[in-house]
Amino acid sequence: MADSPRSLDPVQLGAYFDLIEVSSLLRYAVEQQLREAGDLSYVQFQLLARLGDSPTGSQRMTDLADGVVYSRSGLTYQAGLLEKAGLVVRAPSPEDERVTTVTITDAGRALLAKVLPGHVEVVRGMLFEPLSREDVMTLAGLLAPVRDHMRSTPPRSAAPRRRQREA
Amino acid sequence: MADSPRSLDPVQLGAYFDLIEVSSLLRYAVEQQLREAGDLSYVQFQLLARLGDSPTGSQRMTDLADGVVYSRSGLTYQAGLLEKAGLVVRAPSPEDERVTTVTITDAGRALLAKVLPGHVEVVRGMLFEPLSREDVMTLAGLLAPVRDHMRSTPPRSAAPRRRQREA
DNA sequence: TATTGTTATACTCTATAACTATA
DNA sequence: TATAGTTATAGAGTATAACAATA
Repeated sequence: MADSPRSLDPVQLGAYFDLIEVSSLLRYAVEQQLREAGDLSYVQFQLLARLGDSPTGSQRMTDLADGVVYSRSGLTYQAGLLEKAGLVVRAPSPEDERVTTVTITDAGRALLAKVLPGHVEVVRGMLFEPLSREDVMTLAGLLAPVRDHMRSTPPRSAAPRRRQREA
Repeated sequence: MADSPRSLDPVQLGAYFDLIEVSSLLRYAVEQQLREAGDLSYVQFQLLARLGDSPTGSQRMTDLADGVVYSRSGLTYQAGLLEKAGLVVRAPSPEDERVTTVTITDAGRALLAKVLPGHVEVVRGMLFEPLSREDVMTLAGLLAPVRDHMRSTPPRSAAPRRRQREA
């Protein structure tokens, strides 16, 4: 018990609730758009987007799992779906035969391109419409340090054995 | 090659990604804490918290479903679990027999009280630690209008069938 | 007829543990 | 032995549609 459980002040509480609500509603809307436009779940979209952003169009399974906060078996499952749909291919890495390299296909890129405009549309319409350009910069400036903080802080109470952190 | 709606600018993109990542990581951590401290999913916690906040400790099923972004059948399922665990009770409303009133029990309040300190702890440690008091006020000031905007736009029950297209 | 809620069902997703193979 | 990934499996959660009861 390092800290006494003082509660959150009203402003913090409001910010927390609004953050949860905003992200939930946004996520819900985006998921619906992705499902309709390309029959993709959000996770699948994230995986494709990550591969599409990669210069080579490829990534190792483990790196993908790290990026999306997934168990490896969960990633295997999703990668299997994407592969079955012809959106990615998997192949063992020549350098290290233990490693599986996932690569986005042309079909995968095409689907990404097909889905992206609607995706952007939803995000702009829901998230950015009520914000000025300056607001967005401010928001980005606030979220970035939080993101960095979260990334650097392992979950305190129960650290699931993800990857061992080199100390 | 459909009409390309202007893409998001880099600042918007960053804000969007960070929002998604921050809320995902926070949600993940909070869910773990709730599971460990009280064997509650986040949705179940939200339902209990809503009931606990209500002056009467009661709410109609539909109001609960609206507040939590759920289908009614999904809420029925969750309410069933909570009831089986003795955390809420359900009863038909005397005024309108169609309505089911859900009420938090003493055990429900007790569990809420047991779980809350750890919950607050996680939120503060992950979300608010890197933010000054002023930052939090700014963040709250930005999220509130977004939340209002999202609430006011076609929520979730409507939409799927029609595709919106800008002229 | 419209609304509230439940049920039946089918499916998606996720995690754990055991397993294979490479290093 | 340690690491990368897969498989088997089991469980939680969600949505859709059909349904019953009430308004």
